[in-house]
Amino acid sequence: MAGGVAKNDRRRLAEVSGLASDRALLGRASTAERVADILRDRITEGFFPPGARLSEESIGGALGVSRNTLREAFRLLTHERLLEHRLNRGVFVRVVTVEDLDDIFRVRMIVESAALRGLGQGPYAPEAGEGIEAIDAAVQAGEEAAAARAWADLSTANLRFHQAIVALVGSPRTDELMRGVLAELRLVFHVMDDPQRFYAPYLVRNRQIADTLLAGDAAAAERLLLAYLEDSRGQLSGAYAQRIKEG
Amino acid sequence: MAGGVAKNDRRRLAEVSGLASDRALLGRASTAERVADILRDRITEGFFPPGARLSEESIGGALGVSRNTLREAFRLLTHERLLEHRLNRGVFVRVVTVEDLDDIFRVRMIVESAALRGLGQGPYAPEAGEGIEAIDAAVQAGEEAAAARAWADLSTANLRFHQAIVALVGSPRTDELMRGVLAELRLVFHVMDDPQRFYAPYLVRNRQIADTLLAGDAAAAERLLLAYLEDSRGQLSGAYAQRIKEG
DNA sequence: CCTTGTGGGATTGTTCAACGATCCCTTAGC
DNA sequence: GCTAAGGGATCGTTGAACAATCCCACAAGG
Repeated sequence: MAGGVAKNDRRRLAEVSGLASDRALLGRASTAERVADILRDRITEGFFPPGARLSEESIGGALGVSRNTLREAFRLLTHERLLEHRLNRGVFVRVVTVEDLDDIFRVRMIVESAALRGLGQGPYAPEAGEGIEAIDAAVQAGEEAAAARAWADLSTANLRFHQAIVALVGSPRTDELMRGVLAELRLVFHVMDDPQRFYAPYLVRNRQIADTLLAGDAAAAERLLLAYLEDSRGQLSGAYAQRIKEG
Repeated sequence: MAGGVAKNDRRRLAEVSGLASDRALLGRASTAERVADILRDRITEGFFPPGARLSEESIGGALGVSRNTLREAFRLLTHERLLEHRLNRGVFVRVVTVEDLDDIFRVRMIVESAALRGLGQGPYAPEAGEGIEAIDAAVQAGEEAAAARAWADLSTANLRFHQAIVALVGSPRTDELMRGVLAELRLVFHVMDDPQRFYAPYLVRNRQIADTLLAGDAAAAERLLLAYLEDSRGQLSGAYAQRIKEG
């Protein structure tokens, strides 16, 4: 940091540099949270599959943290619905039920359609052009990933597309709700054999929605999105129910 | 338990007896959760006002639980947004900002209007008549509380009214979202001098909305509700901002 | 064969004491 | 008046300990 600058100048400097995103890596340094970050990554990438039991002793030993600290991390992830805590039995990677899956889509329909309707748009909402730009960028990233057959990138691009839609609302609580719901959805995909299959057909529909938004017809985009979600829910729910029944 | 009944019979017996609600009192007995229940009551009743610091040592000593257990309870309440955790500084009863208040109403508008629009109604949704009946009952309870000048009852009746509206969706996640948001709203009222003032004028509008629903015109009810929320937001937000500025 | 007890072994639930790390406030210095 | 160093309080994390609970296997009884 520069030596003799005044307080206000220094603060402005930090803002301009766009370091706000990096602060998360510094200030938020609690060990339990860092452990939770690690475990969250492992879960969402499928290393710990749904239903797997996370033993306090083995995980704690492997990560070199005490049981108390590990339990705090478990508690964090339990509240994110990624882990499930059964009393006196330990924590398990959550197994999403078919009812949960339906509920997830119900929430998505409510939130995403509200976002396109521009309901309750708040002061944090991005400029209209800026927000739609982010949506378009997510679609484009998906198209590039599909062309390169980078399926993992395609799935993250798809999630980002829907997150960008919700971001139109400019509501921290809504953003967090959506983040949690999409994280749950990842658990579902880890149970399926062939997750990519579910993303690819919807890429063209993402494009259509983004173009409709760019054209300024939000009402039409909302209708397309709701149809999209209903189709997606039906297909995913059916396949998931069958997959659950099998094993 | 009965001696020689077969497994299936016993299960049916338990279901019929309606003991499912009591199980919560038995199974969910973790010390941390019980501590959290106690603290949650104290916070929502205003014993711990917003901004108050909850020392690990003093609270833990008073309740006779160890610091580790207490910290788990703190984390539970932090996730409910009732407490705020600042690293190395302890936990504080959350002070809702004016921006938070606006965001809370933004979420409410999205969720409550979606509920009346019947969007994404799921399998847990109550029968149409049953759900509206609960809404009507909440309004009625509010009217009786107002007549008896039981202001505390009036406020809970009002919250129950909105919760009943959201319950129309039949979505566990949406219900939980609403519960959290309304709990946050309670924190706001504890900062105000005269909370009742904000509920009373809206009682007649609750009645109007319930009657419109009973008449079967959900679209009109949605418009009324959105206007209600917008008015409520404006009034509450203004008064709260001033109250915060004062002290 | 099915159900009902009864152990043992493993894991979690909870508490405690201790030490290092961090923050806030005060004091000293320029 | 502002910056820098020090002290005290509190939090963060650990390791160990013991009780409570669950799971599994095995034996006893109908």
